[in-house]
Amino acid sequence: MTGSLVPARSRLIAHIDMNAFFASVEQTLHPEWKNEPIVVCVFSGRSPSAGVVSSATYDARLLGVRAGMPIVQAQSLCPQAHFLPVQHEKYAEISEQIFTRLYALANVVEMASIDEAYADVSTKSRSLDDAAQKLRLFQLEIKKDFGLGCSIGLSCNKLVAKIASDFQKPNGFTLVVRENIQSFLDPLPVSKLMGVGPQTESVLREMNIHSIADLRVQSLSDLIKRFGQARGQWLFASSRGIDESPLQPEREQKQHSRMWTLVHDASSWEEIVHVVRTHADDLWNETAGKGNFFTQIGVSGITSQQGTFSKSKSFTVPLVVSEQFVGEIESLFQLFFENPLLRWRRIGIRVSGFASPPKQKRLGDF
DNA sequence: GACGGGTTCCATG
DNA sequence: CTCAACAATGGAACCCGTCC
Repeated sequence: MTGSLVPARSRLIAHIDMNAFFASVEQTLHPEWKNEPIVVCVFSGRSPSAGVVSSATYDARLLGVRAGMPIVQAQSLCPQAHFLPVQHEKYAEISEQIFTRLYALANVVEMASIDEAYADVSTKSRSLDDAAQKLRLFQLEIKKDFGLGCSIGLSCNKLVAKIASDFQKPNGFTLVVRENIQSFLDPLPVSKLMGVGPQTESVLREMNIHSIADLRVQSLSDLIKRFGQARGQWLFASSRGIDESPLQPEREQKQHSRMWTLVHDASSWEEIVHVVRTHADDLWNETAGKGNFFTQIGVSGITSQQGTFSKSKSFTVPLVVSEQFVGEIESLFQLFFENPLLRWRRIGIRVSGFASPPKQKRLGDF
């Protein structure tokens, strides 16, 4: 019998973070460059070196190369590096192989992104030590079998496990038991909390809040006043290492989009009509074309001045005709050119509100 | 008020 | 004289109109 007086056993949650994932995968694909810096890039196509860095090996990082940095800048910091284009499909395949192995240690696994996963190892380990030992073994096996390093954090919730995996990199293993959570978090900068980005950090800085300890002494009402109900409560709990959020093993995709950089900035519809139709067709084939019908569509764009703009539209019934979809996308894009002075640099298409296929008979049934 | 639609902003990698 | 992705996704604030 389970008595209600017995507290639920606390969870054991691991966060596994692949180190310099894309660049490391490329290194395994090019063994001849084993000890040479590699920078994985998203080339925009505007000019041979236009685009940004997606991932870089640690030796390139030591020279200052960072994700999001213009490729030309990375080239000047680390001219000896190999600059390779991203191969998303390959990384996804390897990611899948690696994280599938977690099921040997965990009953629930959440792939948080292509290079990160959470694993609930509570039920498949006899003790904390047992869990830690199995995870270290996992880390060694990934290195042996894939030639890839990862850092692991182990604690009792996702929030702390994630910060722990980041604590020692690369190839780190950080265990934070319940009693140590507060002393572990307190000295860290607030930016270590997932969800605190540059904007939130600067607002907190104005409030003279730098460390998680600084955040923890704030009252709940002050935080809600400053950040709103949801974020205020979240910041309050996070500063205490409180996070009851469950792992989400099968997150279904809620939207599908595509954004691309125009080879030349555009200020008229005629300049983009062709490429828009191509991408709209592709997006249709990836969604509705495979039976995933949707009721919402949207377009977005970024101007040469980095200004953003978006337009969207909802339908009461899913779109079933690709020509109608493309037509609707086109009319949304027309709105971009009402101001002829704006020059569009990047544009994108989004579909969402996925629904089950409509019950009507197909034309071919008649 | 609740709810839905739409837009923008922020965050992550 | 110059750069800034996306084979991107998701959450939330906020504004506004409608309905009850």
